[in-house]
Amino acid sequence: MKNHLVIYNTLTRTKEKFEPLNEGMVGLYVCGPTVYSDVHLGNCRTFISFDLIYRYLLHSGFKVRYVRNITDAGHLEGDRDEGDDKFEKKAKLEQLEPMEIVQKYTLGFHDVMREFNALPPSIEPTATGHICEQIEMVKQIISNGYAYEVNGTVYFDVEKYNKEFPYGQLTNRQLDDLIANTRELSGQDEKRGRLDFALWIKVKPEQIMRWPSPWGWGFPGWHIECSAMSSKYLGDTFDIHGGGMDLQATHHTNEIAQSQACNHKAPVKYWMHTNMLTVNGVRMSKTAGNGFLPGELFTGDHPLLEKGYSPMGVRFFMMQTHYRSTLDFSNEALQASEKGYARLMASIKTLENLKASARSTSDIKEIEKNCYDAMNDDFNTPILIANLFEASRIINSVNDNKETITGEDIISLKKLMHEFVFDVLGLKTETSNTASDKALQGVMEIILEIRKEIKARKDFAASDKLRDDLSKNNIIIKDTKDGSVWTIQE
RNA sequence: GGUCCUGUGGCCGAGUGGCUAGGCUCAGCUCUGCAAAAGCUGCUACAGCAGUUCGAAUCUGCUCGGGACCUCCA
Repeated sequence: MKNHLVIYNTLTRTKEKFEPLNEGMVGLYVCGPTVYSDVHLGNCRTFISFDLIYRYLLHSGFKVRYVRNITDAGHLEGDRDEGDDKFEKKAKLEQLEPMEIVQKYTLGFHDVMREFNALPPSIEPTATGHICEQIEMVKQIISNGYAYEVNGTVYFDVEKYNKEFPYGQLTNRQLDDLIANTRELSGQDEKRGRLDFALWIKVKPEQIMRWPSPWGWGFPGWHIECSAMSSKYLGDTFDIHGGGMDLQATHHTNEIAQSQACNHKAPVKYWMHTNMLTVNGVRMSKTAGNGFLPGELFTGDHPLLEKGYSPMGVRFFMMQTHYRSTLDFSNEALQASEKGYARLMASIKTLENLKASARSTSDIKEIEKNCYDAMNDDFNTPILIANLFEASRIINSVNDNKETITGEDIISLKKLMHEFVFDVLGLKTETSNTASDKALQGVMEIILEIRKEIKARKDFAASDKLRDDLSKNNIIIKDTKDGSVWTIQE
């Protein structure tokens, strides 16, 4: 059940049987956010997808070291290897120190991840905390002959590298095609080749974020951090490297080149890429300006949003689409999955009080097998969820005395639902045990008892008024055969 | 322009050769004082054209549409 995991590997463009380099252990690296602004929902999708993958690997019994970096230096705007540093620019804008920008948006990112119930990674290294490692790596690449220095900036020599290794491997492209489609070098350009990229960049005089290096004061290029940190914590070759699809062509391609040039080893066995989140068919991105922030999503305070959506509803919405498919955002779709999610969670509650019978009319083992088959097939959460809804249907039918189930199967079902819904999909119920909640519970019991008496007298006008009044305060009463129940409407 | 992906019912979204995806919506029924919930039933789709095959949403070709990357972006 646990040993048939198949993963789609971008490198080979096929689904491959997952066999970790070290039995029972998995090294997982995911490119984290660049913390110069708030994360938008599209960013979140990637991290939520890998949270699911992390969770399922853990559930499958692997010991996982999950490294997700924080990029807090080295990202430039505009033209490649030129332009302003994003952190410095934002710092000027907000009248803060660059590291204040880093701190502010790192904390914001963590808050959002917590809202989405994403597990923290095992290690969350920062680029600025690993300048030495990056410098060492650049030195090694130079001494291996794949990089050159010009006026305090170090460039990676792509054409030379490509003579020995397939540079465009990850996107299935030939170097000639890549060169043909890249802008020409400008007259002042220091680079030898059009595709050459910076490993280390000389600072401008006004720049605050700077570090000493053998090539003078500067800062690392934006690809080298991931290579340096992944090899430091996971080794020169590790199991899974993930990130958004938009990183595939440039960032990840260059990561492979850097690591290969430095260590003479392919850095990653399985490359995994999550697809983009779109809004009305167009990719959500910072530059397109069609994104909204998680906070806006939760409150509904954005022109694109009809209402607020709970973090768990959004997480469930994302889980209903496979991670390699584009996910198109719309209010309608989000509201649809919100309802489905509520129904699924309601059935889990119902499961707690299910009555056992001598025999089962449904095959719980079969559902369990289907759930594992779905997840083992490249983390197919839509199919998993379809099966969970089947389980949910069974629970409700048993509750309605239309089907029966044995005590043993109830236990299996509870285990199944808990493990897949809470542990793997990472959903959670918003239950709390504060004093006021307990008091509310007590009060509601009293109210329901009073209403029961009113109903017994057939004073339906009074009982309906009570129900309506409670409803105005977001407390929903449902009269079932076995008495009344109440829920708080979110 | 180059490289690649994609087009599924009212909406979202799985599925890569034959077997019910699933969710939401809508309609009817059961239950019910009413409402809600829950269950059952129905709406049974694969852009178009041609081909391969006993059989195609699934493979091949063409046509049309949508998107991504090639410049920073998860």
